[in-house]
Amino acid sequence: MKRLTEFVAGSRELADPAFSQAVVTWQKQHGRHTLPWQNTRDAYRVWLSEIMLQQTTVAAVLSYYERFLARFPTVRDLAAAPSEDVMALWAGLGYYTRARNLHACAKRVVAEYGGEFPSDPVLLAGLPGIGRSTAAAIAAFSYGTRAAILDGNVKRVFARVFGVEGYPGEKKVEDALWLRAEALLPGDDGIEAYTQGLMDLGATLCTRSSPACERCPLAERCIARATGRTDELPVRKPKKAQPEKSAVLFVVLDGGDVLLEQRPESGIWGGLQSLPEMDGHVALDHDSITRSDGDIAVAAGARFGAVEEVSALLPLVHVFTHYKLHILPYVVRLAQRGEAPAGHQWWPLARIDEAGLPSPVRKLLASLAKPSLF
DNA sequence: GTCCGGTGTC
DNA sequence: GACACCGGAC
Repeated sequence: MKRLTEFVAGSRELADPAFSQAVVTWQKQHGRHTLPWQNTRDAYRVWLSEIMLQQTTVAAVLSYYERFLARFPTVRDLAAAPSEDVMALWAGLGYYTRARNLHACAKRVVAEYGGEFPSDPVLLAGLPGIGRSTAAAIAAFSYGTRAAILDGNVKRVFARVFGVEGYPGEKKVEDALWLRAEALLPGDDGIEAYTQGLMDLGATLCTRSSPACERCPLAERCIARATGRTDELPVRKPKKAQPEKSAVLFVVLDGGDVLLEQRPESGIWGGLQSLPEMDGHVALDHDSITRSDGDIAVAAGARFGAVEEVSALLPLVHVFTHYKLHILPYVVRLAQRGEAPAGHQWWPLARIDEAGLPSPVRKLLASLAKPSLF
């Protein structure tokens, strides 16, 4: 179990009563007050909304929330429901682990807490689907518990106002943000308006792009605003260089036919046909392949018949979401075709559109029709 | 197309 | 600490 100090710690140097006061005052005047899960202290409703609002916008949640509540008015109703019903009602919201955790959580609240959500954020955070931030939000809205939230919106507000450098996904940066979140909590009063105010600021004014600083109650104390860096804070996730891989592909030709190979069901281009590869592996480390060894290509081509001529084509690059693939194509013209190896078949070039090929392979074969390019 | 995100898991 | 989850914002 997490230690209590983790939730109530903070730092005197970071304390600033005027901060929470500004947020609370703004929330009462300009914040959101009429969302369906507001104006209630029913922890079940608060919890349901907070889980739905993880990774999901208010607009998307509204109709789902109403339907859930209509079908499952209390946590006992939800706990007693078949999981298929819960999943069916969640369908379309995404992140289906949330739905499974939601159901499991409802069952535990009934079994372990008599159907009443605990008011202690530490206990709440021990329930499935409820982390530190969500626990604090539920406790604050349902029970007025003085606890700090730190979701993506709040991270953005803090990073900008206080000029917090570094990517918030990094542990030391996140720890620093939690320290501020704890230190900036209001005193004994106003935790609900303060918590809601931080959420509202992040969602409506302090947006990722084009923040409405002119309407922000924190503008005069905002470091990002003062230094013109709202578009640089919070620091974006560093994107790691995408790996580069290579594949030697053979365009094995016999008259008007090309040899195709069925790819495995899983992995890239799963279930499609493609061109035969060297070693039967696409995606070798880019550095491990050079184009210098046409001999290998000749030898590899011999797998398919009597080789008449081998020529290298210009390499092409295909970009996937997670890596860059350099395709090194060789044309292998056969004097006489051998028996097609298992998983291979000869295909008339004239009907190549019907073969079900990945687009870079399709382009490669199409380019053969324009020899002027080579 | 790219970026983003609470929690759970590895 | 890295990643998966999945849909929305841009």
